Amino acid sequence: MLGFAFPEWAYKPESSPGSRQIQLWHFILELLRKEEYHDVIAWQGDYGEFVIKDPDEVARLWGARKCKPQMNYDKLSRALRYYYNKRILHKTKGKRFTYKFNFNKLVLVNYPFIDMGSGRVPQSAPPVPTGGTHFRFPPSTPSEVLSSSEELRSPGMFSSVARRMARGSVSDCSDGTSTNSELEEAVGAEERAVGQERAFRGLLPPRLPHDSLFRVYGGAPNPAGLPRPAPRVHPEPLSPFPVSPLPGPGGLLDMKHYLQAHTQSVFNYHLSPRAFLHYPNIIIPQPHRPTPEKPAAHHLHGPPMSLSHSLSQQPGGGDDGHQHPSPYKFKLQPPPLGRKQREAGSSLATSSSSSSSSQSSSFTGSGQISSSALAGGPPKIKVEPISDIESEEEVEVTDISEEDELNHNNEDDQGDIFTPTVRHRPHLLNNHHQANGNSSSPSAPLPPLPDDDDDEEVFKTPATPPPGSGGLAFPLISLKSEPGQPSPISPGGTRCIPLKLRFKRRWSEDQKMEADGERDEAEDKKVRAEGEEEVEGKREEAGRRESEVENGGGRGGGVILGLMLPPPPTQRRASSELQRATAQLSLENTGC
DNA sequence: GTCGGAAAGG
DNA sequence: CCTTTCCGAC
Repeated sequence: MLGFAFPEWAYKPESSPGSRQIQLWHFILELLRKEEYHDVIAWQGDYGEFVIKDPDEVARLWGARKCKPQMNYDKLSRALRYYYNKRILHKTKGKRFTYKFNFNKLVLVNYPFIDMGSGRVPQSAPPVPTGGTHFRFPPSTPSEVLSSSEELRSPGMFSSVARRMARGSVSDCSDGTSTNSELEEAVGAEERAVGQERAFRGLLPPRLPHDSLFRVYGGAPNPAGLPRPAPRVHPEPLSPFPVSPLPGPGGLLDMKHYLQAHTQSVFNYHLSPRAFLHYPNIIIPQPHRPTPEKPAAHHLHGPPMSLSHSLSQQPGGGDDGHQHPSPYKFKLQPPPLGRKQREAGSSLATSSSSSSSSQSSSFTGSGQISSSALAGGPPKIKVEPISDIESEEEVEVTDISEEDELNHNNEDDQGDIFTPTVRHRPHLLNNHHQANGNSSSPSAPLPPLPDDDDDEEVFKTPATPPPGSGGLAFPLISLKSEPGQPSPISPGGTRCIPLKLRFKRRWSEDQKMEADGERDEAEDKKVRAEGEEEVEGKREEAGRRESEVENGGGRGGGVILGLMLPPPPTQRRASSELQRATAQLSLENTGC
């Protein structure tokens, strides 16, 4: 069972009998990926950020999908707000009807194939997961890898997801047999393209590589309105990636990336180390970098995974493999649980359960090792009084620590890494998470990082322009690099987090993960809700930060995100299509 | 508008 | 669990 899996909530629809309905975020994603609905909802702003242009319509569509005629934006938005805790979504403050997906966590990793942009991409398309290079794989052939580790076979996952997605398509209320979801079609196409190989193959498309991938992910937004450089369809050359995504070695790289991505994601998600176990081949990261220097330039590896295409369903397995929904599961983020009760005061710790420890050891071990190496250098640690909380942040970041690699893409990664620290700390000082003033960020506005997670900050306005250029999508990168300074420490003093520390923390984290997760959430809630105790408040915030970090931030997320494609131009006329689509929906919905 | 608690439904 | 519904507070 372990392996990685999506959070339960992520796949519930399929797996759980009870909840098989399409989830709202899936639905939103669907709408987002269709041009037809661009008038109603579209990517805009930062990566993963979208705006509901016509709340009533979106609500209507959703209601239709769920056969809830009484649905309205108020209700829908409530549902959306529930995602805040799950970190699936965040509100972009200051912007009406604007929310932002934390693709880092979810989508990318989990649903890489989602194409948000199927045809074109969304403006703020979700990031593609790039593989960070945090992890190294032994040289093996991809196939080997795959075979060797079952876990890898995530195809199942994907497929399932795909299925899910499909299901989610706008259609149906009726029996569930929806029919057509565009997604499915898309998927199918992709598959075909790839060949039938679904699984990894898909991932690493031998020949179609980037295209598909990219295509899938769609691009980045170019809010700026740049002409979209990238073509929606086959960007082949165009890949928006700054670096060429080509997979050199064929699948291998892709695989690598893929794995890496997952791995990272794991980290991000706080997955327990055990998850790593599943990837025997994986060696952990190279944290070796003693110095924090910036990474050499890596390119983003871009397209790492593309899980995009393929994954979808396997034809044969109708279920795609999915029958087993997932052998692997990682736990992404902890769901929010509500817990209000958690006392803040308590230390986080205590984790509720620390199950993973043992296995983690393996992981950890390596991690540590690496860490040591890393650490070797300069560890400057910032010590924070903090506690776990921050630590965790860092931890997550740590993953990323890999620094080197490329994370360029990832905003998160780097961003997270550094950012978090930097950013978050400040936050600690002052803000709370939601309060945010993002918009205003009075004091020091953070550079626009794209974070995924950062909730707050990110939210801020999307300052970041999209990489319209297609280059890096992530400004963060620049950030990172920019600083040039290897270790800019900054305010927090933590910019660079000592690797060691990070690892250490991570380790701890693993053990606590669960607890933490909950904690974070709880804290968050508390904070908000109760919010108020000073001490605790602090704590909570810290916790929150962690969370945030985790989310996106963690490098993982970033990594994952890595590339965004340039957004398509977007807006085109969609009206006709829209109408048509709507009509379809209606029809589909008719069932209700 | 947005937020989130609470209760209820599936 | 994931909303859906209702609703008071900001």
